[in-house]
Amino acid sequence: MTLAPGNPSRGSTTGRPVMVLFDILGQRWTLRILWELREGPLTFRDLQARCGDISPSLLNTRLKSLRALGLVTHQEGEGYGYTPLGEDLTKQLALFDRWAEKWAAELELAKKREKG
Amino acid sequence: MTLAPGNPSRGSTTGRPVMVLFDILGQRWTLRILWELREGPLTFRDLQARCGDISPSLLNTRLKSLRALGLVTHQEGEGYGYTPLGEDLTKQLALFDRWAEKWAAELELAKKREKG
DNA sequence: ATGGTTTGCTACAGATTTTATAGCACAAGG
DNA sequence: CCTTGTGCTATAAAATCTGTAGCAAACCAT
Repeated sequence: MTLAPGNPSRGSTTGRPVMVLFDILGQRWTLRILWELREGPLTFRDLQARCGDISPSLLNTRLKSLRALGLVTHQEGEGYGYTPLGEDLTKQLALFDRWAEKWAAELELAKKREKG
Repeated sequence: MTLAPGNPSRGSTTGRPVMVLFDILGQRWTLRILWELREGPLTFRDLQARCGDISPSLLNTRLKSLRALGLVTHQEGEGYGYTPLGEDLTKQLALFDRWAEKWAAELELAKKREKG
Protein backbone atom coordinates (compact mmCIF):
# COMPACT_ATOMS: atom_id res chain seq x y z
CA MET A 1 0.00 0.00 0.00
CA THR A 2 1.14 3.52 -0.81
CA LEU A 3 2.42 5.71 1.97
CA ALA A 4 -0.12 8.52 2.23
CA PRO A 5 -2.22 10.20 4.89
CA GLY A 6 -5.31 8.11 5.51
CA ASN A 7 -3.50 4.87 4.73
CA PRO A 8 -2.09 2.73 7.51
CA SER A 9 1.62 3.11 8.08
CA ARG A 10 4.24 1.25 10.08
CA GLY A 11 2.97 0.66 13.56
CA SER A 12 -0.19 2.64 13.09
CA THR A 13 -3.37 1.33 11.57
CA THR A 14 -5.27 4.59 11.76
CA GLY A 15 -3.41 6.50 9.07
CA ARG A 16 -3.31 9.53 11.33
CA PRO A 17 -1.48 12.06 9.19
CA VAL A 18 1.34 12.78 11.58
CA MET A 19 2.14 9.08 11.83
CA VAL A 20 2.38 8.86 8.09
CA LEU A 21 4.56 11.93 8.06
CA PHE A 22 6.90 10.42 10.64
CA ASP A 23 7.06 7.31 8.55
CA ILE A 24 8.09 9.28 5.49
CA LEU A 25 10.54 11.55 7.24
CA GLY A 26 11.96 8.53 9.03
CA GLN A 27 13.21 7.21 5.72
CA ARG A 28 16.84 7.92 5.18
CA TRP A 29 17.62 11.12 3.26
CA THR A 30 14.08 12.43 3.09
CA LEU A 31 14.67 15.27 5.54
CA ARG A 32 17.95 16.10 3.93
CA ILE A 33 16.50 16.22 0.45
CA LEU A 34 13.76 18.60 1.52
CA TRP A 35 16.31 20.73 3.32
CA GLU A 36 18.64 21.03 0.34
CA LEU A 37 15.89 22.43 -1.82
CA ARG A 38 15.33 25.36 0.50
CA GLU A 39 17.18 27.92 -1.58
CA GLY A 40 15.45 27.10 -4.82
CA PRO A 41 15.00 24.32 -7.37
CA LEU A 42 17.89 22.03 -8.19
CA THR A 43 18.55 19.57 -10.98
CA PHE A 44 18.65 15.90 -10.17
CA ARG A 45 22.42 15.91 -10.34
CA ASP A 46 22.88 19.05 -8.29
CA LEU A 47 20.58 17.73 -5.64
CA GLN A 48 22.51 14.50 -5.62
CA ALA A 49 25.77 16.39 -5.12
CA ARG A 50 24.31 18.50 -2.32
CA CYS A 51 23.26 15.36 -0.54
CA GLY A 52 26.82 14.09 -0.44
CA ASP A 53 26.49 11.93 -3.52
CA ILE A 54 23.52 9.92 -2.42
CA SER A 55 22.97 7.09 -4.85
CA PRO A 56 20.81 8.04 -7.81
CA SER A 57 18.55 5.05 -7.35
CA LEU A 58 17.62 6.07 -3.83
CA LEU A 59 17.35 9.72 -4.73
CA ASN A 60 14.94 8.83 -7.45
CA THR A 61 12.91 6.62 -5.14
CA ARG A 62 12.63 9.47 -2.65
CA LEU A 63 11.76 12.04 -5.27
CA LYS A 64 9.06 9.79 -6.64
CA SER A 65 7.41 9.47 -3.29
CA LEU A 66 7.79 13.13 -2.42
CA ARG A 67 6.14 13.96 -5.71
CA ALA A 68 3.37 11.48 -5.10
CA LEU A 69 2.78 13.07 -1.73
CA GLY A 70 2.48 16.53 -3.20
CA LEU A 71 5.57 17.98 -1.53
CA VAL A 72 7.92 18.26 -4.46
CA THR A 73 7.47 18.92 -8.19
CA HIS A 74 9.69 18.66 -11.19
CA GLN A 75 9.53 21.52 -13.65
CA GLU A 76 10.98 21.21 -17.09
CA GLY A 77 14.15 23.28 -17.27
CA GLU A 78 14.04 24.25 -13.61
CA GLY A 79 14.62 20.96 -11.87
CA TYR A 80 13.16 19.78 -8.59
CA GLY A 81 11.51 22.21 -6.20
CA TYR A 82 8.76 22.52 -3.62
CA THR A 83 5.06 22.59 -4.06
CA PRO A 84 3.38 25.17 -1.80
CA LEU A 85 2.76 22.38 0.70
CA GLY A 86 6.37 21.31 0.58
CA GLU A 87 7.51 24.84 1.10
CA ASP A 88 5.31 25.12 4.12
CA LEU A 89 6.70 21.95 5.63
CA THR A 90 10.21 23.15 5.08
CA LYS A 91 9.54 26.23 7.12
CA GLN A 92 9.21 23.89 10.07
CA LEU A 93 12.57 22.43 9.21
CA ALA A 94 14.14 25.85 9.62
CA LEU A 95 13.05 25.67 13.25
CA PHE A 96 14.97 22.44 13.55
CA ASP A 97 18.04 24.20 12.33
CA ARG A 98 17.80 26.72 15.12
CA TRP A 99 17.04 24.06 17.67
CA ALA A 100 20.03 22.02 16.54
CA GLU A 101 22.38 24.95 17.02
CA LYS A 102 21.17 25.37 20.56
CA TRP A 103 21.46 21.67 21.16
CA ALA A 104 25.05 21.59 19.97
CA ALA A 105 25.90 24.52 22.19
CA GLU A 106 24.39 22.85 25.23
CA LEU A 107 26.13 19.56 24.62
CA GLU A 108 29.39 21.42 24.22
CA LEU A 109 28.79 23.19 27.51
CA ALA A 110 27.99 19.94 29.27
CA LYS A 111 31.18 18.42 27.98
CA LYS A 112 33.21 21.28 29.38
CA ARG A 113 31.55 21.13 32.77
CA GLU A 114 32.27 17.43 32.86
CA LYS A 115 35.97 17.99 32.36
CA GLY A 116 36.26 20.50 35.16
CA MET B 1 32.20 7.36 15.06
CA THR B 2 29.32 8.32 17.32
CA LEU B 3 26.44 10.29 15.90
CA ALA B 4 26.64 13.69 17.61
CA PRO B 5 26.73 17.34 16.66
CA GLY B 6 30.26 18.26 15.69
CA ASN B 7 30.96 14.80 14.31
CA PRO B 8 30.62 14.09 10.61
CA SER B 9 27.41 12.36 9.60
CA ARG B 10 26.13 10.72 6.45
CA GLY B 11 26.85 12.92 3.50
CA SER B 12 28.17 15.80 5.53
CA THR B 13 31.70 16.11 6.76
CA THR B 14 31.14 19.34 8.66
CA GLY B 15 29.07 17.98 11.53
CA ARG B 16 26.71 20.91 11.17
CA PRO B 17 24.18 20.24 13.89
CA VAL B 18 21.09 20.20 11.73
CA MET B 19 22.68 17.58 9.47
CA VAL B 20 23.35 15.39 12.42
CA LEU B 21 19.82 15.91 13.60
CA PHE B 22 18.44 14.89 10.21
CA ASP B 23 20.60 11.84 10.33
CA ILE B 24 19.21 10.85 13.69
CA LEU B 25 15.61 11.62 12.92
CA GLY B 26 16.00 9.82 9.62
CA GLN B 27 16.49 6.57 11.46
CA ARG B 28 13.37 4.54 11.55
CA TRP B 29 11.20 5.01 14.66
CA THR B 30 13.15 7.87 16.17
CA LEU B 31 10.51 10.50 15.46
CA ARG B 32 7.78 8.19 16.60
CA ILE B 33 9.52 7.36 19.86
CA LEU B 34 9.98 11.02 20.71
CA TRP B 35 6.37 11.69 19.81
CA GLU B 36 4.96 8.93 22.00
CA LEU B 37 6.65 10.33 25.07
CA ARG B 38 4.85 13.64 24.72
CA GLU B 39 2.28 12.99 27.43
CA GLY B 40 4.76 11.91 30.05
CA PRO B 41 7.29 9.19 30.84
CA LEU B 42 6.59 5.62 29.78
CA THR B 43 8.14 2.29 30.72
CA PHE B 44 10.11 0.40 28.12
CA ARG B 45 7.24 -1.96 27.55
CA ASP B 46 4.58 0.74 27.37
CA LEU B 47 6.64 2.69 24.92
CA GLN B 48 7.09 -0.44 22.88
CA ALA B 49 3.34 -1.01 22.81
CA ARG B 50 2.63 2.60 21.82
CA CYS B 51 5.00 2.24 18.93
CA GLY B 52 3.02 -0.63 17.50
CA ASP B 53 5.19 -3.33 19.01
CA ILE B 54 8.49 -2.17 17.64
CA SER B 55 11.09 -4.84 18.33
CA PRO B 56 12.75 -4.46 21.72
CA SER B 57 16.22 -4.66 20.24
CA LEU B 58 15.63 -1.70 17.99
CA LEU B 59 13.80 0.23 20.67
CA ASN B 60 16.73 -0.24 22.95
CA THR B 61 19.19 0.82 20.27
CA ARG B 62 17.20 4.00 19.70
CA LEU B 63 16.82 4.75 23.38
CA LYS B 64 20.52 4.33 23.90
CA SER B 65 21.35 6.85 21.25
CA LEU B 66 18.66 9.29 22.35
CA ARG B 67 20.08 9.10 25.85
CA ALA B 68 23.60 9.58 24.59
CA LEU B 69 22.42 12.65 22.71
CA GLY B 70 20.85 14.17 25.78
CA LEU B 71 17.28 14.03 24.53
CA VAL B 72 15.85 11.26 26.67
CA THR B 73 16.51 10.03 30.20
CA HIS B 74 15.55 6.99 32.16
CA GLN B 75 14.41 7.56 35.71
CA GLU B 76 14.15 4.70 38.13
CA GLY B 77 10.49 3.98 38.76
CA GLU B 78 9.27 6.50 36.20
CA GLY B 79 10.48 5.08 32.96
CA TYR B 80 11.68 6.91 29.88
CA GLY B 81 11.03 10.62 29.47
CA TYR B 82 12.44 13.78 27.99
CA THR B 83 15.34 15.83 29.12
CA PRO B 84 14.64 19.59 28.90
CA LEU B 85 16.31 19.56 25.48
CA GLY B 86 14.22 16.64 24.35
CA GLU B 87 11.08 18.37 25.50
CA ASP B 88 12.03 21.43 23.54
CA LEU B 89 12.58 19.43 20.39
CA THR B 90 9.25 17.76 20.77
CA LYS B 91 7.49 21.08 20.77
CA GLN B 92 8.60 21.39 17.18
CA LEU B 93 7.06 18.01 16.50
CA ALA B 94 3.71 19.35 17.62
CA LEU B 95 3.93 21.76 14.70
CA PHE B 96 4.36 18.78 12.43
CA ASP B 97 1.16 17.37 13.76
CA ARG B 98 -0.72 20.48 12.75
CA TRP B 99 0.98 20.63 9.42
CA ALA B 100 0.12 17.00 8.74
CA GLU B 101 -3.56 17.59 9.37
CA LYS B 102 -3.57 20.42 6.88
CA TRP B 103 -1.66 18.31 4.42
CA ALA B 104 -4.15 15.46 4.68
CA ALA B 105 -7.01 17.88 4.15
CA GLU B 106 -5.42 19.33 1.04
CA LEU B 107 -4.64 15.98 -0.48
CA GLU B 108 -8.21 14.92 0.16
CA LEU B 109 -9.47 18.04 -1.55
CA ALA B 110 -7.20 17.48 -4.52
CA LYS B 111 -8.49 13.96 -4.88
CA LYS B 112 -12.06 15.19 -4.96
CA ARG B 113 -11.33 17.86 -7.53
CA GLU B 114 -9.67 15.23 -9.66
CA LYS B 115 -12.78 13.07 -9.72
CA GLY B 116 -15.05 15.84 -10.82
C1' DA C 1 26.39 15.35 -38.71
C1' DT C 2 29.58 14.38 -35.06
C1' DG C 3 31.45 14.70 -30.76
C1' DG C 4 31.15 16.45 -26.06
C1' DT C 5 28.14 17.77 -22.01
C1' DT C 6 24.26 17.78 -19.13
C1' DT C 7 20.26 15.67 -17.37
C1' DG C 8 17.38 12.14 -15.54
C1' DC C 9 17.35 8.24 -14.64
C1' DT C 10 17.76 2.20 -14.35
C1' DA C 11 20.23 -2.15 -12.87
C1' DC C 12 22.22 -4.83 -9.63
C1' DA C 13 25.26 -6.89 -6.16
C1' DG C 14 26.90 -6.35 -1.63
C1' DA C 15 26.52 -4.11 2.92
C1' DT C 16 23.76 -2.41 6.49
C1' DT C 17 19.51 -1.86 8.96
C1' DT C 18 15.21 -3.43 10.53
C1' DT C 19 11.87 -6.99 11.92
C1' DA C 20 10.11 -10.76 14.39
C1' DT C 21 10.45 -13.96 17.81
C1' DA C 22 12.31 -16.22 21.78
C1' DG C 23 13.97 -15.81 26.06
C1' DC C 24 16.70 -14.24 30.32
C1' DA C 25 17.65 -11.83 34.81
C1' DC C 26 16.04 -9.12 38.37
C1' DA C 27 12.66 -7.04 41.63
C1' DA C 28 8.19 -6.66 43.97
C1' DG C 29 3.84 -8.65 45.57
C1' DG C 30 1.00 -12.23 47.14
C1' DC D 1 7.38 -20.28 45.87
C1' DC D 2 4.82 -18.41 42.00
C1' DT D 3 3.28 -14.75 39.20
C1' DT D 4 3.75 -10.20 37.24
C1' DG D 5 6.22 -6.34 35.47
C1' DT D 6 10.40 -4.37 33.87
C1' DG D 7 14.48 -3.84 31.01
C1' DC D 8 16.64 -5.75 28.22
C1' DT D 9 19.95 -9.55 24.78
C1' DA D 10 20.33 -12.87 20.86
C1' DT D 11 19.62 -14.35 16.36
C1' DA D 12 18.00 -15.33 11.81
C1' DA D 13 15.43 -13.64 8.00
C1' DA D 14 13.60 -9.75 5.44
C1' DA D 15 13.88 -5.16 3.85
C1' DT D 16 16.41 -1.19 2.84
C1' DC D 17 20.38 1.40 1.42
C1' DT D 18 24.97 2.04 -0.90
C1' DG D 19 28.15 2.20 -4.54
C1' DT D 20 29.18 1.71 -9.11
C1' DA D 21 28.27 1.21 -13.92
C1' DG D 22 25.90 2.68 -17.62
C1' DC D 23 22.10 4.31 -20.88
C1' DA D 24 18.95 7.35 -23.61
C1' DA D 25 17.51 11.90 -24.81
C1' DA D 26 18.40 16.78 -25.30
C1' DC D 27 21.42 20.38 -26.19
C1' DC D 28 25.60 22.67 -27.82
C1' DA D 29 29.55 23.82 -30.64
C1' DT D 30 32.36 22.52 -34.37
